[in-house]
Amino acid sequence: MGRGRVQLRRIENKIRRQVTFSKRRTGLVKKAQEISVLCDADVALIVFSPKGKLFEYSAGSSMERILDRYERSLYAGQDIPTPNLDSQGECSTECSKLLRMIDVMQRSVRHLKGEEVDSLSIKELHGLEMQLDTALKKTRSRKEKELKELKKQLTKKASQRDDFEPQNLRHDLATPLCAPPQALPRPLSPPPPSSFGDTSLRNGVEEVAAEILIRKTNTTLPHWMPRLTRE
Amino acid sequence: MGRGRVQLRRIENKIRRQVTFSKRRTGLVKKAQEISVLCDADVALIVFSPKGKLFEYSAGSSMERILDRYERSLYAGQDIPTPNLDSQGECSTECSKLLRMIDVMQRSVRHLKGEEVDSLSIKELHGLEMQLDTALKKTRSRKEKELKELKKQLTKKASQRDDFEPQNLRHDLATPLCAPPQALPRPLSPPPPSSFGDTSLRNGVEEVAAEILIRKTNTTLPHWMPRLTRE
DNA sequence: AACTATTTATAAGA
DNA sequence: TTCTTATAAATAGTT
Repeated sequence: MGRGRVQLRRIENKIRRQVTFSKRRTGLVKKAQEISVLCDADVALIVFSPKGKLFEYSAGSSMERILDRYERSLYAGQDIPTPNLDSQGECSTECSKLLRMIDVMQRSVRHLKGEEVDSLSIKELHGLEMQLDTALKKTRSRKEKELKELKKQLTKKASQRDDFEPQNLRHDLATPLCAPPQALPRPLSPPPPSSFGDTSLRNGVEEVAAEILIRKTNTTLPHWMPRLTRE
Repeated sequence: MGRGRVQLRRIENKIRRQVTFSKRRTGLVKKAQEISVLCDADVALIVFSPKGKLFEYSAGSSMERILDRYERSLYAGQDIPTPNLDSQGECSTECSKLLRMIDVMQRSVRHLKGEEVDSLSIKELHGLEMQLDTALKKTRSRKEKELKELKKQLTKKASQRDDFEPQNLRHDLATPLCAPPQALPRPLSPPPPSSFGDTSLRNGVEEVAAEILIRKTNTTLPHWMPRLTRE
């Protein structure tokens, strides 16, 4: 877009490079703003000039928000970058990163729990609403499925009890029911210690299932949720 | 750069918006790469589509490095608190703890997003359901409130506009909201170099106000601020 | 910083 | 999504 065809390689002439940088930086920012406005996107642009000078631009949301969201996107996924814990110098750096990561994730969790929603914009609130709605649907769907399964098992066991000895039944049934005392999702790694409740088997299938569901559930922050004290 | 003059405002047609987003995103990345190569600059570009999908691009250095550098640049001249993780033995222990914590939190986040629910027991599913339901209610409630606020502002601004000059309105409205954090300030409306009047003032009040609200950012602690645990 | 000759990006259509 | 094409927009070299 100029009088000569552009060679895609570093401009050696210092002056020309500086001028081109200035012009193109302006153009880049304009493009960023345009896509943000036209397409309703959030854009963050960070540029360091060859001399090391910082230029930043953000559109749609503040830079801070976008970077925050970016980190969340990365961390919400699967992989935790495995820190190199060998060298001591890097260790504290790694720790800082991890702390930052935890911080970001905690904010995500709080929002997903409907906490601190006051700090969210309408746009974000809408996104969160969608997210929660989806999660709720999935969870309910899964629960339904589990309940159906449970009913089936109970019916089966009940008929067995009529025909055979009831003793073993108690154990078989209790196990899946009396899941961990914790309310919320629990990291799977250590299989939850199953405690035996006093659920009576004399109850009908429906009643048992109902009791399970009705039993008081703790909806506050699970005890295993890490809390970091801050200063 | 197309068959029609571009109107710098949100494309309402969903399909067209998506197509434009895709095309312009490609263009933006190309421009970013070009300035990086031609001018030897480091560039980081983060874009969230209206649907929330993340696109990232970096040139010159890795995204991580550029963001790190960005954070350090912001801090230039100030003291960055260093984690008190001096003692060598404790450091890697500390890191391990943090890693476990992150692991746990990741599971929480996934469950709160309705993922991996198959690994949950009925009881856990129920707890999760309650949790999500609560969060959803809170979020919706908050959104309602925000929307009500928005309406109020709209009405107010509308009457103001009727009473006073529209010119001032736009300025009054625009000033507090855009103000990109630092460099590269750009007026929201495209600077009309032509001598003709700008018809973009025909934008409805709603549009303007909505933009304000969407861009409104609340100031919180910078996400990159290291937070240290204390024991 | 302004000015243009050109190249480049892209909106609309297929 | 990808291609084509008419046109708008960006910009390299110049002043």
